[in-house]
Amino acid sequence: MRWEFHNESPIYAQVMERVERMIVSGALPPGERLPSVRVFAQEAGVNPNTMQKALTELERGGLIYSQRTSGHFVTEDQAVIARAREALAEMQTERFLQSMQELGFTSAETAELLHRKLEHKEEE
Amino acid sequence: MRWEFHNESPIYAQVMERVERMIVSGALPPGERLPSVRVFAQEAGVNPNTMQKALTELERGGLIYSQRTSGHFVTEDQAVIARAREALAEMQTERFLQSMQELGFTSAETAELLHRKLEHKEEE
Amino acid sequence: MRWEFHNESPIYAQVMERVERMIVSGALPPGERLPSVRVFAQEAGVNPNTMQKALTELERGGLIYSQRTSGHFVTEDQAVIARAREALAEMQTERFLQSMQELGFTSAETAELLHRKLEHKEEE
Amino acid sequence: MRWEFHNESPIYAQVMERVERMIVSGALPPGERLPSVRVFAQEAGVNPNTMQKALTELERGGLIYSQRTSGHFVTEDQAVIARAREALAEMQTERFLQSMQELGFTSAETAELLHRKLEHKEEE
DNA sequence: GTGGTCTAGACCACC
DNA sequence: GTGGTCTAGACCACA
Repeated sequence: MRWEFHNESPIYAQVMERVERMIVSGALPPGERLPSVRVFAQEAGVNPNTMQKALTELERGGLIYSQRTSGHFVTEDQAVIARAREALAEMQTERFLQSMQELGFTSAETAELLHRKLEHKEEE
Repeated sequence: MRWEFHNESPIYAQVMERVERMIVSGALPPGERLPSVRVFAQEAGVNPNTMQKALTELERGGLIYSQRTSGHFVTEDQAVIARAREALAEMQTERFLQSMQELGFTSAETAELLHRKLEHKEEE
Repeated sequence: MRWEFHNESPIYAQVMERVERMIVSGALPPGERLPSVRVFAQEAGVNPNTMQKALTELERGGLIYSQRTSGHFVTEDQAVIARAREALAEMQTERFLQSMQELGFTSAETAELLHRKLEHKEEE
Repeated sequence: MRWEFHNESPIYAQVMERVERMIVSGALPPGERLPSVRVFAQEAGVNPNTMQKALTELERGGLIYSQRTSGHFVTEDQAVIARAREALAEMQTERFLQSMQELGFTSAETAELLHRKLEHKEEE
């Protein structure tokens, strides 16, 4: 299953975000070994260089670490993961607010709609 | 400028949503004439039949109307447009809540984060 | 404009009915000269022999008469035309009852629906 | 057995009406599985896409429903079928009145002729 | 096998 | 030119 990409940001950044989500959501648990760059790249349908760049960037952020001979691993530092989770949450919240603004919704209207949805969910 | 499509829903449905957004956001104002099916299809990078299907569906929903020899036009009925705007807003709110849930955020946490963002925005 | 035919009855009979309707409805007034067989056949998109047979049959019924050298003419006998009109009316009434019966409507239901329609029309 | 079509309305609409009649008349009973799109199209002598469009439209009207992998089925909702039956009956009643009007029959004359036919039928 | 979607290419009526 | 319809042929997911 090749991954899907859009043209608005570089593919390596999209790969980064996707791997980050896998880690943050627990699909890739702390300490887990990632597939080799070559294999991972093929799964994603990207060039190995692209995957390499994405992983290097993630390593710089501390979410993963690499061991020269045995591959890349998810960090065991829960605080780092938690921080990434917060960052992702903030990002998609901003995207959401942005998209609501494009529909002409003010902040107040957006908040009001969200609360209505939440109440509705509680009823279920 | 070919449009971007993903594989999760049929292209004609994505075209519909995109045109709907253009109308709801005011990029295509009420009464405005759309590009001809053939031209519009080429802009979007889809087959004219696919564009035709999308426009026919939008027409059924009342958001646009067609005149045999002169083209497709955005409805002048503001109420219809307002209803579409609400529907889109609800949809993306649900998507947002869904994506937050995938990060492990509860409804309360999501609401709290959103309010923090909104306050932050007011300060700007 | 070639005429349309179905396969349930011979084409000459369908041509007959069509010409009969033109006469009865006044599109071809009493005494009017019909187009020549050749021309009429071409208009209808049928073989001249077929048109010839249709006209011969109509002549037998008295609706038209032929003059050796100058062609076919609509009868001037209003009584004959009136009789043809009655016959056509009976035929299509029977067809109508038949089609209602195929939908499972009894005679009473059909009559009731027809009256409702007629009242509805008077209101207009 | 290819079906017959005229040029006054799109083929898909004529296919729709024909299938509707089969359902309403009971030739296709509630819950019955229709032939597959491809087979049905071949029976009717139309392109599979045309048949697909006709069935999609009928589905929208609720007269049939489709199951992705197993085919199209007549609805089990008798009320929907009854409503379609009424609509068809009204349509052909209007056609009948129209055709009588073209022969110069007034509403009263039409009603009178119909009653004569009905009485005649009862005698049989 | 099933429905559904997509593309390509053609034709039509209307103005 | 416009929308609309039709055909032919292909591909996909699903079970």
